[in-house]
Amino acid sequence: MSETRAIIYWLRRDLRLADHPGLAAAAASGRPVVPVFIHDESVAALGAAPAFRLGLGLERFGATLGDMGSRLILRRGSAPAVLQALIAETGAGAVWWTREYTPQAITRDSALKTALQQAGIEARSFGGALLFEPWTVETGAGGFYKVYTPFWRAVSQREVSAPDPAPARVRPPEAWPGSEALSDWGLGAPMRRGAAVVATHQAPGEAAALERLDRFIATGIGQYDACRDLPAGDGTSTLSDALSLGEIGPRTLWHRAGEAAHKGAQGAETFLKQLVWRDFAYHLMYHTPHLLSENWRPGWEVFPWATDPADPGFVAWTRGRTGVPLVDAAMREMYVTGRMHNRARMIAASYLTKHLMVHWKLGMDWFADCLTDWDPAANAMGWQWVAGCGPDAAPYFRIFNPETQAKKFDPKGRYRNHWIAEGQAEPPRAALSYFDAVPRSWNLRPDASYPPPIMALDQGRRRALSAYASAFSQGSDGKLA
DNA sequence: TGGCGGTTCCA
DNA sequence: GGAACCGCC
Repeated sequence: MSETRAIIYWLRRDLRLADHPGLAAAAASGRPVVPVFIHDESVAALGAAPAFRLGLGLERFGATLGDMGSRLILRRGSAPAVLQALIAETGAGAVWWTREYTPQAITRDSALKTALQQAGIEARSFGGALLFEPWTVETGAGGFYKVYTPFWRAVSQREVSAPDPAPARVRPPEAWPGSEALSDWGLGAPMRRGAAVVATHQAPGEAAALERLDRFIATGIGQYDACRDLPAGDGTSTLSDALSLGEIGPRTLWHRAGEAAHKGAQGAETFLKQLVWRDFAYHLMYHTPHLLSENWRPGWEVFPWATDPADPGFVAWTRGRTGVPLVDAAMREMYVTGRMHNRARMIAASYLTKHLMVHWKLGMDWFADCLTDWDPAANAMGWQWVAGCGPDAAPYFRIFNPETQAKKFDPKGRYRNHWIAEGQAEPPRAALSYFDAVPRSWNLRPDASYPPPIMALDQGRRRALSAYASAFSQGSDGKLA
């Protein structure tokens, strides 16, 4: 006798219908499906911007499910307790979900799987969040990759199964269990001032993400090589926030970019490499979870990072008042829009960890609070890469000079002028919006004068280099894994 | 997915 | 005098 009891489909960071193997399987089973999102500890730990963005995503995805006769049930609590209660209320016989790969999620989900199975409930997890499961990519010696280029070579020729189409129907249960109201969760309340800007810059939801992808494939990807490094332009896909919530799946991007590459689109290969960087970050996090919280390379404990959040350099950096225009523009863009251009991220991160010698974890935590596309694996990898203590890291002496970078990538100052009001007779609206978004306690005014550099660039560079030299003078040079 | 200061070599 | 290149940080 085949199973007919309902499936509880636990949604986490996979708020989409298409390219969603677990949901496709649940829909295809013909069994009733109870989609649920749980406001658990992991949601409570989100920073302001990602929480705000999650709220928008949940609203959209709930509406999408509603349009097809289903629902998104919202519950607050620890996942095992919530799921247990839902099983009791609905008589469901299964809990299915898409795998996540943070160490906390793996611990939580494997314990849950055991508990459910002991209770006679089917527990099933699916792929779909990544192109390649982390345990399926191995070096010739049977280890995991620590350098990107070999990782790329190992996976770039692989077959990636075609994305599942969106299910036409997800069978509802006979009776719906109760749901909490999204508005009661208060997601995004701290983003109230910047919120309107974020919402207008980036429409949430799967349909909007697919539209952005269509536009990017049609007109953007051909220019990607030439334009992706210009922070003032729109040369990037702007899909990172959707990707971080799973509003769009990586296989969809892989196949669409692959088709574009096949048609000879310049830049498609570069875009695919960027997409695979995301998988590489998850690969590293899976195999070495300390990537998230500690210097990935041993020996870096001795490096004299500043670790006090009250450090004046760190405070100036967070407030976009370092006196380095490209860095400040980047920090302000992020504070107002929840987004920061990729090249600007590298420059801002390099400036913080090298010129200001502030610990990458402080910078990463600030990003975690400010970025709507927040992704722990990608950010930990990126910050450690910039700081020099990460896998495949830039050698310690690779220090971005914000002025040189500005000459190369913002030659006319468009990006800097777009975000920095001080000193402009008629500042653009975006630059002014920063002063509406920041807390009053920061005491910033657009008509104040722009600050002089808090640290001379050549002095900061030399200080960082000599700190590295003395920290690693004993032979443990921090460059070896 | 660097920057810097040096040298060479040509205008 | 400056682009191009190189070795080192």
